[in-house]
Order: sequence, then structure tokens, then C-alpha cells
Amino acid sequence: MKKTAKIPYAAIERLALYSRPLKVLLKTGVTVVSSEKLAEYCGVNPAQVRKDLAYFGEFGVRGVGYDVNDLLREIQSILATDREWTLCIIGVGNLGHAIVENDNFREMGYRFVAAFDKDQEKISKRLPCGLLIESVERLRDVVRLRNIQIGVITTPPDEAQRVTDLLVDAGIKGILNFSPTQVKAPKSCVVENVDFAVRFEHLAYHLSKVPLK
Amino acid sequence: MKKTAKIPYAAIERLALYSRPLKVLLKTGVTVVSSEKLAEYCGVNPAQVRKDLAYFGEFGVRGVGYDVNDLLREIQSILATDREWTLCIIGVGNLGHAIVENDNFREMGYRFVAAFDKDQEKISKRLPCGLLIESVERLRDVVRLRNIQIGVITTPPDEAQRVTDLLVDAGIKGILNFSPTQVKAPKSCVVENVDFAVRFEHLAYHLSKVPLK
DNA sequence: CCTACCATGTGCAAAATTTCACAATATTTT
DNA sequence: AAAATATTGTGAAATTTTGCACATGGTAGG
Repeated sequence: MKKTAKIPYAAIERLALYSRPLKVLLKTGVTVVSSEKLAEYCGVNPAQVRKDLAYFGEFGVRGVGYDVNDLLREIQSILATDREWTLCIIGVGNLGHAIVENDNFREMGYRFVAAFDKDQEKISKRLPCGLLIESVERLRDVVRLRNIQIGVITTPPDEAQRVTDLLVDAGIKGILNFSPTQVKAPKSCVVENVDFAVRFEHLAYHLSKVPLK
Repeated sequence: MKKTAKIPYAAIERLALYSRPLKVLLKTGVTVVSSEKLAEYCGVNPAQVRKDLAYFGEFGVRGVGYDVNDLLREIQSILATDREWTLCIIGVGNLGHAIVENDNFREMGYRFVAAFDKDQEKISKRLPCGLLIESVERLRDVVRLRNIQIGVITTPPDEAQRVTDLLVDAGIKGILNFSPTQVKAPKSCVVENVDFAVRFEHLAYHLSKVPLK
């Protein structure tokens, strides 16, 4: 595979998808898996699996398949989930809460080291996990002091852009925005907008074209 | 536009995206918007906006643009968010909590009319919104009795497939799965898998290729 | 009423992505 | 040791999606 090939955005997301069944296989003691099986688990085409992996190297053995353990490690290395990331969250509502407390994320090496809110009621309180809720005004300083790499936005939509600007100003290089607005940031800061109401709407769209009983 | 044209999956998701700034424009009293402006708000190409809309009809006026109010209604009608949907949630952890309580969803017409868990500690308690937490064993009956259309899965991944089977068995036609496993269901049931750890991993991937300071 | 202008809707070309199909290579069987 | 079988990696074809460019139709000003 050419090193210069451009990697499709979707291929990256599928890599993460592939890692899910691999973890299960590893736990259940299965050592080898074929692209066909892996594809089946993830609901994609086997050639797609092979091509996606081929963007990054040759991880399989012809005639045999992929070593589960090796492949999982390779994928985690590619996705950079084999290291710890320090994050902060802005907006400690129910969703923010759920994300910070999520065991799944913790296991993946995402460490929340700061939580911000603008509600005076919440500031100075602690989350169940022990994290102190601080004023957004402290954001800039805290981000620098604690060397925070990623900012997660779970504020209401009308605050999202303002918070983004604050994060950018503090020198953050990656933002995950869960509010239902597209936020904009300079190229130097990678933004991932995760509007999951979109998926509800997608589902509703499909259901509306189907007899509901 | 041909009626027979197949509509890209991504076009549907963008439709939902377009609705976000439209709501804001409506509130701020702006009555007309061009594909160029709308595209700018959503970070896409203007031709894309026009083409996406053209899949469903002619909503604009040449030389003028789109009427904000009309377009929003059209999109909501297409996405079937102009009606109420009855949903249930299975797995009342932090995430389940956050989704059920989310004002944004409520405003969109998504009504949660049942919440299930298998934890005896939680069963018979009430959520802050007043919803009673019931045993998963009641799922089949409750789904039928309350005419539930959509099931939202927020259980740990190892429960997800079992819950899916229960939902399918109860006759549910749409599932939104927030657990980090792909669940499978017969064609008669539309499944939307929303694994948002994927977006974290995507962000990590990008950040790992960028000098972090 | 005519001219200038503007922004949509869309045919078509380009780009991106997916899938096929098969050569390459490893393992197992005879 | 050859044949049969399995499964990867990948060039090329097929398909899908995007974006350009412009004809079309509507508005506004003179």
C-alpha cells in the first residue's frame, strides 16, 4: 500500500469499530480472526476491512488471518488510544455528567482532570467521581496548568461557540462538541462535532417510511 | 429532480444539520436565507445544500433564497420530527439518564414513556422527570401496552444484543443503540448504532498526527 | 416594460469510496 | 512433495457522492 494514499475519514471510524469485537475475542481466548469474520461482526464488507487495515500496514498473514492481540494493539496504536489523554469538560449537566463518569472512556485512557460550568450553584461542588467543578473563568489558566489536551463541550448550544473560543484561546488543540451546533475553530484546533440528535432524526426518517404495524 | 433518485445516507444527516441554524434564524427574525449562508453555517458546500434539498422537492425561490420558516417545516416534515414519537429506554445509568432528561429531545417531540433496568436497586424508583423505572422483564408487555415505537439502548455492551432481541420480539420497529457494540436485528427493525467513543478515537487519531505544542 | 441582477435547480464531470476479483502466500491434506 | 484449501493485499472496475457551471426563473430598479 502506498504511504501517500489519502485515508478516508470513514476508514478511521471503522478502525474504532473493528476494535470492539477484537476486545471481546481477546477476552474469550480467540487468537486469530479473518477479515470475513471481523467484517461480519461489524456489518461491513470483508474487502473493506482489509483495505482499511492496509492503509496503515500489513497486519495479517495470507492464508491465515489476523492475530487478534496484535491487530488490536496495532489499531490502538493507530488511533492513539494506547496512551493517556487529559481532557476537560465544559458544561456539567446530565450529559456532561454521563461522559465524565463513563467507565468505558476511563478504560480507554481518557482522563478528565477539570470540569467547568458557569452556574454559581454548581461551582465548587464535586462530581461523584471527585472532580471539582470550577468557574469557566478559570478555564484558560487551568488548561495551561494541567496541560489539558482535549476540551469536551456539553453546554447548551448558545454557549458552545463562546466556549470554543475560550478553549482555542487557551491553546487547546482538540475539541469534541456535543452541543447541537457546529462550532468553528481555526485549523490549528481539530473539532469533532457530535450532534447525536441527528441519529434520532435519521431513525425517525426511516421509520416514517415504514408501516409502523 | 427525479423521484427515483436514491438519497444518500449522508444527505439525511445533513438535513438535520441544516435545521439547527434555521431554528436560530427563525428566532432572530430572519425570514430568508440563501444556500450559501446556510452552507456556511453548517460548514458544507452551497451546491450540496441545494442538491440535498432537491432530493425532496423545490423549496427555494430562484433569485431569492429559501424562506426560513417554510424550509424548517419542510425539513421537519421530511425527518418526521413534526410529530411525536414514543420511546423507551433500557439501561438507566448516567447516559440513559442524560438522554431521557434531555430538554433538547423533549422539544423535538421524543417522549420517553418507559424506562427499564435489570438492577433491583433501581426498579420501582423514579427518575427526576417522574418516569418509573421498571424491570426489563416487563418490556414486552409495556411496549405493546404503551404503543412504544422506538427503543433506546444504554446498557453495558454485553447486554445490548439481548435487549435488542427483546425489543424485536416485542415488535419494536426502530432501535437506537448507544452501547459500544453493533447490535443486529432483522430487516423489519431499523437499527441506528451510535457509538460515540468512536468520535473520541477519531479526535485522538488526528491529534496524534499534530505537534501538541 | 426592459434590463440588470440574484440565487436556485440540475446536467455533467470529477473525486472519493467501495467492492470485486485474483495473484500471492501460508497451511493442511493426500 | 504435490495438490487442495484458505485468506491476505491490492489493482482495477463499479458505484456513490460531491462540486462545478450555467440555464432557468424570479425580483427590483429605472
